[in-house]
Amino acid sequence: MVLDILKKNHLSVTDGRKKILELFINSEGALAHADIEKSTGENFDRVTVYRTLQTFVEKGIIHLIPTTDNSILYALCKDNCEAGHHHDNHVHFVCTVCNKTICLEEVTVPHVKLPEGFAPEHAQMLVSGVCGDCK
Amino acid sequence: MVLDILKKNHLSVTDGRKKILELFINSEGALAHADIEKSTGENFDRVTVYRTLQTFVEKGIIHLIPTTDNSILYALCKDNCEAGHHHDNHVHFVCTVCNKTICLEEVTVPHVKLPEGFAPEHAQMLVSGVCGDCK
DNA sequence: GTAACTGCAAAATATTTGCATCCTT
DNA sequence: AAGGATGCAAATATTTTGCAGTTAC
Repeated sequence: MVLDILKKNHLSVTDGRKKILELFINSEGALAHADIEKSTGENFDRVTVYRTLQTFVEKGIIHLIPTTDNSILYALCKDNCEAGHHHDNHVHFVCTVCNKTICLEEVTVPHVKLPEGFAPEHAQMLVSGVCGDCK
Repeated sequence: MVLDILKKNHLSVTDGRKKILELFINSEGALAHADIEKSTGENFDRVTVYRTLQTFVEKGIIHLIPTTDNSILYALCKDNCEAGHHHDNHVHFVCTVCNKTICLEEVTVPHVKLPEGFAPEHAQMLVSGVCGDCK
């Protein structure tokens, strides 16, 4: 699983990459840089985490989720990424109680009609509220 | 105009607040912290900019715009803010050419149907593409 | 006059870069 | 063996905090 993804993207298989990728696969929600640093323990250098995340984003293994605060969130999109081509056209949900952000892969972003002159290419949507677990 | 907004929100009228607020009113697009620091020249302390923006957000004079990179963008919503109550339920547009982000106040965020269990409260939408000026 | 705002200094935090070493292929 | 990845150190950037002085009301 982890190996497949790395190999498919022509990346060397290293402990750090395996561990971080597993973290994404096993995690329900999106992860911030800080989460990853914590979860991998003291095993990896902070810089390695930065570089690994950057690499994964470039390869399309994970994608960034827009947030309203100043945090950067990353999430792996199971279906899309395994297919190798990257299109995260799904809605993201932030729970205001548990504060988790998750990908709603089955909910696609609706189209909107823009004013004259605008040529839309991509749309993202972020819904906040209370998730099923927190109700 | 500027004075009205500040007074309406029970804020002391100071040079910094006036200047920063004017900047938002005269600007078409959203502004990042760095933009504001640049535009106000060397007149204001970096810390004052931070605190002013924070105050404006708390008062609902400006609102944060979600972004996919790590930047934080602020924008003033003319109609809503003058009315005093804050609801930025409009779509935001990022131009991939000029890199400006603007509020499409006339385009409201559509509703989406979420999976069982989710209780949505607020939705934001971010569309990227090419704006009218850049075509 | 008083409360609120600002500027400076400094601390805390976050991110980037260079380089030598180690690991994967 | 060669190229890429890592870890460390350090440079850079960003954000927060405390406090004294200043300004708005």
